Amino acid sequence: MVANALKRGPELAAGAIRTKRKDRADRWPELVTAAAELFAEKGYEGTSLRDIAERLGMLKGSLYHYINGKSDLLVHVMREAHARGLRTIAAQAEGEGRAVSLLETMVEAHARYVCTETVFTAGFIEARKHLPPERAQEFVLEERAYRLRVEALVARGQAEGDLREDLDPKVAALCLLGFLNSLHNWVRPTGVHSIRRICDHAVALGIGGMRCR
Amino acid sequence: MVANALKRGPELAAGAIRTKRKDRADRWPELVTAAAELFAEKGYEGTSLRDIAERLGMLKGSLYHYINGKSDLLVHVMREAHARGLRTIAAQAEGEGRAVSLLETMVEAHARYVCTETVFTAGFIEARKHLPPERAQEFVLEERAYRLRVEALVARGQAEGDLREDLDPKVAALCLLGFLNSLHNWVRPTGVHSIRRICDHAVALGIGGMRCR
DNA sequence: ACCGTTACCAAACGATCGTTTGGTGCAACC
DNA sequence: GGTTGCACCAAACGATCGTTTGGTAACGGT
Repeated sequence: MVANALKRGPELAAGAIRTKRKDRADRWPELVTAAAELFAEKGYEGTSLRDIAERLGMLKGSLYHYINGKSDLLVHVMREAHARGLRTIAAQAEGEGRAVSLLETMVEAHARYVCTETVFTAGFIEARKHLPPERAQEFVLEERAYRLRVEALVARGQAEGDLREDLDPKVAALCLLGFLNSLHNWVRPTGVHSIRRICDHAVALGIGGMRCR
Repeated sequence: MVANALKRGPELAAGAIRTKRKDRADRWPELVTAAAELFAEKGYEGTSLRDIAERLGMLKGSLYHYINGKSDLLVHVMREAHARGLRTIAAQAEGEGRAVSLLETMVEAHARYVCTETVFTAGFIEARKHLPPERAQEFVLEERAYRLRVEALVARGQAEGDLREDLDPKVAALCLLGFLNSLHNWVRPTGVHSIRRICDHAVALGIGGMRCR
């Protein structure tokens, strides 16, 4: 390749305020966030590396300084989502007390996360859908553990006499989690309904139907 | 459109080893179905016209005999989904009786449709997401009307003393519909849980939480 | 038996995709 | 103050995208 060495235009944008050069520690979260936002907005395949790079003020080729390929972004969006959401929510399920009240705490935490971080949640769900099965292995255990925990709480709630015995804990858990993860589709953090009130509804509607009458 | 009044060729069924050349009336539903399936499977942007054509046994360029562009498929998947699902479900909300029992009938019908036609539902939701706003106009009225109908049923259920008064009908309706439309993510028509039982859960969980205690 | 239409093929178009390569300026360090 | 490494640019790569064009074989109506 011919060296285009000396021909650089001396243009640096006149009185530009010179900010410090960003290093990896600054750029990396920006990269993952931009990817999550764009995946949420336009879908994974609908988002080009040029889109992502543009949002960061660089060229698409430069992204390869941080990643090995586009699908790396899927993995890292998933990891960030797990770190931010799933683990902190699951932690709420620790503690003592009746299963149904633990379940309430958990549902409230889950709903709050989904409603406040709608774009990241949407980005996560989009990433989940396009993640090749081999690269999903690192997440399936954790996600299944979370689902099984909800299932177990439902079953314990039934044993403790708080929840209807005629429901299948597994089906109920799938319904509940599917419901919670659907909130991001219409909830807007700046919308007319307060997050607080929406979460109250989520708890009431998500768990109320399981209660004994 | 021209009336295809006096119909069919004289020799339809004779032996028929030789399959007749497919005409527009045969091909068109195949096209829309193939598009819906592939959109459900790989997403809109992840599906190429070559994918769709291949499933029909033709070349991608040939699709332009039926459509003017890729986005036409979004519209027609939506139309078919509305025709199959939304309208027949909404019809269940007619009739008399207490609001809550109408609501039950409606939820059951909605759940049943989503659970039996999972791929078409997924294709519809994918299409909905990528439909440009101008082309969505033809659907927004109908969809809003459906949502408002649910909302009104909830409000009437409250007035009739069957449903909790402390719930916002609008938020409750959005939660309920979001929940129902999320079922396709995990329900498999051939799965271990019968559709019948899943729909029972959907009704119990979807409406039970709204009931007065 | 002809004729026009229909359903599709075959081949190309420019645009854009993800990815690779080699080079460049800035900043920290000895 | 020269060296080294890092963050990023600039340009190209082949592949594939949606779309257009011109042609053709099979069919239905007369």
